[in-house]
Amino acid sequence: MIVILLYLTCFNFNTMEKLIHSIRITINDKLYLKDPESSNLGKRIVGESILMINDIGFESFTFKKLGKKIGSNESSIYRYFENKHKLLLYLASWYWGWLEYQLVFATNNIPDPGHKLERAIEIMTRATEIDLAFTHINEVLLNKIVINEYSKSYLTKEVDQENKDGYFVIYKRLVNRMSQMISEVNVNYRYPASLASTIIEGTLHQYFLIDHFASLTSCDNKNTPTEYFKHLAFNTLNKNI
Amino acid sequence: MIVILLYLTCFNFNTMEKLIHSIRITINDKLYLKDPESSNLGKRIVGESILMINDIGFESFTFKKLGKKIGSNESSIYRYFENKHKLLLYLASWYWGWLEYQLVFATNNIPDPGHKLERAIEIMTRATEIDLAFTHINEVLLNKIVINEYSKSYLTKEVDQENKDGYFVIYKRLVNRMSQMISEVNVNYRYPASLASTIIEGTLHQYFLIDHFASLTSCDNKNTPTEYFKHLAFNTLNKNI
DNA sequence: CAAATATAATAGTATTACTATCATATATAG
DNA sequence: CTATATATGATAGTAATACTATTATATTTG
Repeated sequence: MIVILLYLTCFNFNTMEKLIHSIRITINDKLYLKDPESSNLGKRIVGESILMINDIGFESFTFKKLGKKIGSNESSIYRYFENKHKLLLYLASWYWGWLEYQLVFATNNIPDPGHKLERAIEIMTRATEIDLAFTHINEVLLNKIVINEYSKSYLTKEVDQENKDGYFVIYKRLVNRMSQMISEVNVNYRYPASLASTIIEGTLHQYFLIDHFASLTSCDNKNTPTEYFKHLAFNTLNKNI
Repeated sequence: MIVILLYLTCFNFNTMEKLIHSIRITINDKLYLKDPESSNLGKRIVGESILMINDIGFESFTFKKLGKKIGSNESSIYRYFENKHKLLLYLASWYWGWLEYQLVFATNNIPDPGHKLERAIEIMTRATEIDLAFTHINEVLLNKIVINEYSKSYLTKEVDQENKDGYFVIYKRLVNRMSQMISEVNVNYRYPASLASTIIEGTLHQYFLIDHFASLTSCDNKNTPTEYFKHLAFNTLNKNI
């Protein structure tokens, strides 16, 4: 019995590992000049830029500083990314793609729309934890970057052109998935897309407020954004969980 | 009869004019070196910066360009504002102060908490219109700046220090007013501050989406953000309007 | 009219966000 | 095993930005 259990555990572990390591988040290839996943240097650029942007903020972050930190050269980094704006878009796309994967995985087999939406809100609003499947990326810090910097990636004069070029597809797909799930709970609700975008963007904002403007939020360790948004969504949709 | 009516109209117009022109939006004096309201040049700096930021975006906006536009000198603008970041904080404070004034004015004498909150949401979410009381400021364009640039004023590494220095007091007071009105409608609701910040920040976001990511919002000319947020708030609070 | 104050003009600095060129290291193909 | 392609590193250079400093000239005020 013990042997079988151990065997199964071992089997599950290995298959899970293989499955996990075969997952790749696909990002619009216009966002980079050379795929950073294709080399060690590329992975270090991505991995260390997350630490550095988190550390000094996107405004102070430069390719020169990053080069120094990873023992490489400014000019080498420019061979991967045109500029730091595109690197930010790349990081954000990765983050939203990673979240999307979790969303789809977690809600896939839930038949009841109410339960499905509940689970979806939990995934989208929970505190981020490290994912061992991606060793070069610190998801916790990446989440912080998205909270602190994501708006800057679309609050630009170039947003419409970049939107046309598909720089925000993953994010848009994610909001649309949420929107659909909302409609499945209440077909008559007139604002599914707005509620979806409010939850996703609002989650980032509430986490920011917890850290910097505690008086502007009712959320903290006890009252989580998850509870807030679940209450908000289901009361708005006139459905009890 | 006609004479009296005309007289009353005239009287009301004059008193209203006086009242209106005696209103000043008070802004933290650490945000400027010299009060821009105190001179013609100061007003031109504020007025034209609104047009210019709106036109080319905050990133491309510089004091040098502004100087050229208003026929003044870069160095003269630096005598009013330390840098463009503080100018943005000044403009944003002015905007939120202006909105706060309207909020207080419009909700002042409403005894019923439900009606009061409804009116408050209308004020906070409606499309901006020109206010003749402030000739040097284009409120419609300022609203657009707040939509497109406000996040950048607090998504910085200096936010905690600047918050301590009171750079965001007006905004915080506004959110707190909304929060209190929400609590008055339903004392048992556990997330009044979060709902208030969601409505105020969410309004900016929904207007941005209407302009740039129409598929991510359910709002447009017919379904207004006002209707969306009124529905959201009152259903969440389990009160019918 | 003198003195104070506001504004303008000019110059200068460190940093940023690149581009260009050339050198060297490493991988790969024949 | 070598030729060659490819990746990376080093260095230099440019225009623009975000200022600071100084001096000159208007304009206001006492």
